[in-house]
Amino acid sequence: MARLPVYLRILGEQADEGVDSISSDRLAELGGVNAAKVRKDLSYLGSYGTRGVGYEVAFLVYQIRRDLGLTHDWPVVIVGAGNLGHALAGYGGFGQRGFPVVGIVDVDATKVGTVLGGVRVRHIDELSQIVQSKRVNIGVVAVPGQAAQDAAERLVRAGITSILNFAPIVLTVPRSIEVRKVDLAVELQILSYHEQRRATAASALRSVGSLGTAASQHNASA
Amino acid sequence: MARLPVYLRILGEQADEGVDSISSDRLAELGGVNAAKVRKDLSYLGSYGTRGVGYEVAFLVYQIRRDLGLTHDWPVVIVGAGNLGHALAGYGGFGQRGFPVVGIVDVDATKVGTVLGGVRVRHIDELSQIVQSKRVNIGVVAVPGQAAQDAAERLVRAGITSILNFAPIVLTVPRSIEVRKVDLAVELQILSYHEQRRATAASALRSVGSLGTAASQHNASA
DNA sequence: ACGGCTTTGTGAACGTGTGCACGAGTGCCT
DNA sequence: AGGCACTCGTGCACACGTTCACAAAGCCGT
Repeated sequence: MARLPVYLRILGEQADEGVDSISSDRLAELGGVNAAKVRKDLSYLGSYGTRGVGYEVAFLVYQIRRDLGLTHDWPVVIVGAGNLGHALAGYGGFGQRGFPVVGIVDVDATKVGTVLGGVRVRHIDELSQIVQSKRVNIGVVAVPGQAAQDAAERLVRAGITSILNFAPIVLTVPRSIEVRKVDLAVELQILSYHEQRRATAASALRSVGSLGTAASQHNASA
Repeated sequence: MARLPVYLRILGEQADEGVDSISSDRLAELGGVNAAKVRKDLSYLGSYGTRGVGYEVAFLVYQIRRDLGLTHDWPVVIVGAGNLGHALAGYGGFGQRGFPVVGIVDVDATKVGTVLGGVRVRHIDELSQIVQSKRVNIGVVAVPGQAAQDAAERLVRAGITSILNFAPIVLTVPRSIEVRKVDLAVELQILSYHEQRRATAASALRSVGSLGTAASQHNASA
């Protein structure tokens, strides 16, 4: 499930605060979801909570990390050293959370050699070699839309099996490759849609002399 | 629906290539979805396709843009001039797609005054003034998790009604505020989960001497 | 003008995920 | 030891989104 990472983060925070037992109710509150959903999600991974008490935080963290495959680091390689690749490499959060950036490549020869976030940019022709030698399974596509399909194919040929795609196109890859897409423009346009609706709803209500709105918090992952 | 922005992008590309009529089948293929879904989505906005022919690209673009509220620009303000804020401001895609960055603020006085993507960083205390004078509705939270809730509250007090949140926490805001969350760590952990499953499935199959996998392409948004 | 081909629009079946409600198990207090 | 308060695990009903399948509708050639 896509909610496990959220639980994991919350549990980590709770552990840092010295909490060693937590109820599904509390976890649901912190995660902004339903308590029953939390219990169902956790029971899915053959979970062990204690009735009348709750879940032992440390144990649950261990279980979720194991299920998510976070017991060891997953090195990632970034294709594209432009604005986005630059930011991703500089953003330390990747390494901290178990996804060290072990390589950055770009087609542009003038970018090769520069150092981003402690990693030297190399030419895209060296991609296979990096992937093989560092045993990388996850690739990040951080290039413009036109170049994204090519980047993805190179990643696949190099032996990558999972791709995180920031380019605003649907990648065509073998079915065995897992792809996740993050499209900032889409997110903004969805917000725009709600603003638009808000505006028209307001003008409609104005004519009746009433007011009021309601909305709930959504996640990207669509 | 969250798929309209995807259709819009595809239609734009098709228009650039001189295509002026498109079928739901073709649109579905390009968008990586089911044809019936496309038709239902489009019919939802009181659409006008022509049976036996398809949809007129230009007209459809206009309709979707109108429905998404993209007939005019939506200025955005970014809170946080760190790595992420830096990248977002420098990433020209925002402005190109109708979301010009009209302000960047940060708590750190040493960052104030630097220029990112043509916009000068100002102090967070000036947030309200920026939002009011530039009539901004959309705010982007690009600060670390600990500072995110405060940033969101400042945005709300300043008069923002939609928030794009990059911090890995669930923001607590009034129900009338629309929030969308983009969490890179979550995306990577989901990929890790699939890699993990792939690894265990492979070792399980190895003992039977068989092989084979299958997976489909998912979006973030979730 | 008519029939065949194409493609839309949509009713109906299906599947998945959500949320409620309650039984079952656990700890604590008397 | 027994009862009580609490919380997990889960069966069930429901709602939503997806997909199929088909009738209605338009174009084109004859």
